[in-house]
Amino acid sequence: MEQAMTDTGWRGSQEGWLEAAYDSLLESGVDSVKILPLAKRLNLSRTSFYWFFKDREELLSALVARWREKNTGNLVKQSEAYAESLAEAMLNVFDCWVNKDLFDSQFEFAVRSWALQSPEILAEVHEADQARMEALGRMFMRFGYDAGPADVRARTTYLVQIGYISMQSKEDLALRMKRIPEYIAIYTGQTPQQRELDRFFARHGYKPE
Amino acid sequence: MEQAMTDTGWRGSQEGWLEAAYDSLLESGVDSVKILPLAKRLNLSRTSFYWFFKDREELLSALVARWREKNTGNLVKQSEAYAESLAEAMLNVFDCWVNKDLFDSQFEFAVRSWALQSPEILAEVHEADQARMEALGRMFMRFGYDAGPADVRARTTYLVQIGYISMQSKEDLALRMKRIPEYIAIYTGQTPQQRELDRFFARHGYKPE
DNA sequence: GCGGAAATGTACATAAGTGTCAATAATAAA
DNA sequence: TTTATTATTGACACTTATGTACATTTCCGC
Repeated sequence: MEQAMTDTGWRGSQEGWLEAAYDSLLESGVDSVKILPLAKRLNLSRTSFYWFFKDREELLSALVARWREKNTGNLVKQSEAYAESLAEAMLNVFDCWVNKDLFDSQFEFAVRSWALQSPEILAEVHEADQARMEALGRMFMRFGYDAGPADVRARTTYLVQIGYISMQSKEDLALRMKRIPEYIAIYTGQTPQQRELDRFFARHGYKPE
Repeated sequence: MEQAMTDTGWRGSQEGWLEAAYDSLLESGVDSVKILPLAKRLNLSRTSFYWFFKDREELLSALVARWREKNTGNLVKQSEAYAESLAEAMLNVFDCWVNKDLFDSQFEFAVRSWALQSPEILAEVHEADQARMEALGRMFMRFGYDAGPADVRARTTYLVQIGYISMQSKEDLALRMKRIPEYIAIYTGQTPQQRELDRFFARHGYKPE
């Protein structure tokens, strides 16, 4: 019978090991995702791991699957959301950059770094980049850009964010929000309406001075 | 006595180990920079390493020093180079993105990934980002931008490139060159003169169709 | 050719990781 | 309470890495 066994009473679980692996990946990269250290962190015997996963490889695959399912999907969805102007459409995309539920930047960076040492992961990352930039390109075209310029603007939009992630900087929301109108102006070539900005700020719980 | 001992006749050397470490770092990240594998690659006994370096740490430090000295210096220099227009100035900066002697993208990415697992390296990377973006900001201000917009445009310019590096894509020169006029337009808000582009293409041995 | 510095190699001690197996404990279901 | 399933563990065998001590080779100047 199919049952919702969320709390089994057992100490470990597939989810538990995966979560620990995720934490370790984000903190220190793939090479730190080792069974022995994870076991210590979980206060479990190392060998207990093998009950839930065939081996380390399987754990890593689960990790990529998690990334694949989260980051790309939301970005594509946001780029397709309803908007009256290009500036508003761009602000929908910007939701991803300020909301962790929509896009996990640290996860993103960790996976991209992982790609350095694994051709399989590199291929995954390339696929993701492709899909995301194409979605952004379609957004620009929806608002009248030709394929060429739309592509370059999509790249700019996307690459700035990937670059920002790659800086691993921990700036506060206020500072980042202050730059947003400028970014919108550069990317779209048009100034955003005040009410569009207000709507954006409001849904992220930010009150400009 | 100080002597120029480039070729000692010995098989190994400080430079040799460093070069192997560099190759390994670029191919597979810091964690692959291990003495045993490097020794195999160099066909040398593992322990011979300890003649040239105190330990692995010292080798890694040498690697960072190399990065620090190369990438930031040239970027700052290019951003300060003489130019009649902002577009021309930007093309000077673009020299870095197409010329490996001026900026080593793979090295850059490898070091940034390394920063994920080392606070010291992270600090180095942050310093570099700061210095580079400030230099670009000064460039925009030289051509009339106010501090605020200059900063955002400097960030855009820089972050797109860091993002591009992070994509690890291997596109050919022709494709990248084709996008350049568009990028210049977005970053600077002005269309580059044909002669400026021609000069740029020429110095990189590229003939547009 | 000889002695010493420069470079290399062999042997040893240690640490951290992997995965298998058989024994055992904890829980849910009967 | 018994039983089957699910989870946990320690012991074992193996691999890859680190760094030290000491012996050995190689080259260069004298």
